[in-house]
Amino acid sequence: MISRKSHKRDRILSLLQSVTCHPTAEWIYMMLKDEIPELSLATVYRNLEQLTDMGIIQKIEGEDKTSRFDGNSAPHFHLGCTGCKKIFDIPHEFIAIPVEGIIKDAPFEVTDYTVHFRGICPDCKIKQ
Amino acid sequence: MISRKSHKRDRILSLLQSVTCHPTAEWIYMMLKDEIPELSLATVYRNLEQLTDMGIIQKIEGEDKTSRFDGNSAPHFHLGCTGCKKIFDIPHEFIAIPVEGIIKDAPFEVTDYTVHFRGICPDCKIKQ
DNA sequence: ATTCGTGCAAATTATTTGCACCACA
DNA sequence: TGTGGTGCAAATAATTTGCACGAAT
Repeated sequence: MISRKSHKRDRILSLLQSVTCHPTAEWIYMMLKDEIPELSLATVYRNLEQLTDMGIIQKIEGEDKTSRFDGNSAPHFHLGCTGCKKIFDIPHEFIAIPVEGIIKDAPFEVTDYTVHFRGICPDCKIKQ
Repeated sequence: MISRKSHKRDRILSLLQSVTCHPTAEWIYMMLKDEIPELSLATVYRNLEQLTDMGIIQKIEGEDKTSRFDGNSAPHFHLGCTGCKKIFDIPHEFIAIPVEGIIKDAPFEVTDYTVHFRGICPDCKIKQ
């Protein structure tokens, strides 16, 4: 249960934290395959799950059925582009209201939230 | 492309609209199997996809990897309970701010959004 | 020494699809 | 009559898991 140090897990995490996109397990596997030829896809999945459970990274649902991962574990907003299918972070300057204020006096307890917008990203907008 | 009348689709839709929970395709299939013995799971999937494309229902991602469907197509908030794993609608009276106002002056276009809170529902809160 | 981390391949599981046939417009 | 709608079974595809072994504490 308590995780030991593992070079592969470290590399998976640092790769994920160094990119601004929201990669799939497959993508991470491909990226690291070069540097770590013995790496297996199952290990990538196992480590991503572990890191998610530890709350260090975040698993997000995209436009298709493949899971994507986010190196930033703090709640923040995503834009899923229906054009290119990529997922983008929504920069703070476009957010007018803190989401914390959305729910008030509720009989349930909110521990976490995900706000997922769907739309067209700037690049795809230009192409149209 | 233009959909004909289909008794099965009608029943799937009306079942979905008559419940407050957010069923899986499998659940809908089981519920209707009695009334319509020749019904097949593939048909349920096909119709749910069609209804989603038509914007009549909504496909939502739950706590696990199975899709759930919502007879209410208007954007609204969900609470995924980490205790019982059910998904609840969040009633309007607990919502302080319209989400439309969250994003301002953005270079992207938002057509739709999903707000998914995670937490503990009233029932599970009592049991604790 | 133990228990975790890993590779590999096989297993799972939700969902999709090809095909033949039936039904609505 | 022509194009959806449907059942069935087989195909997909992402993810998980059993097993045996190497590695970290």
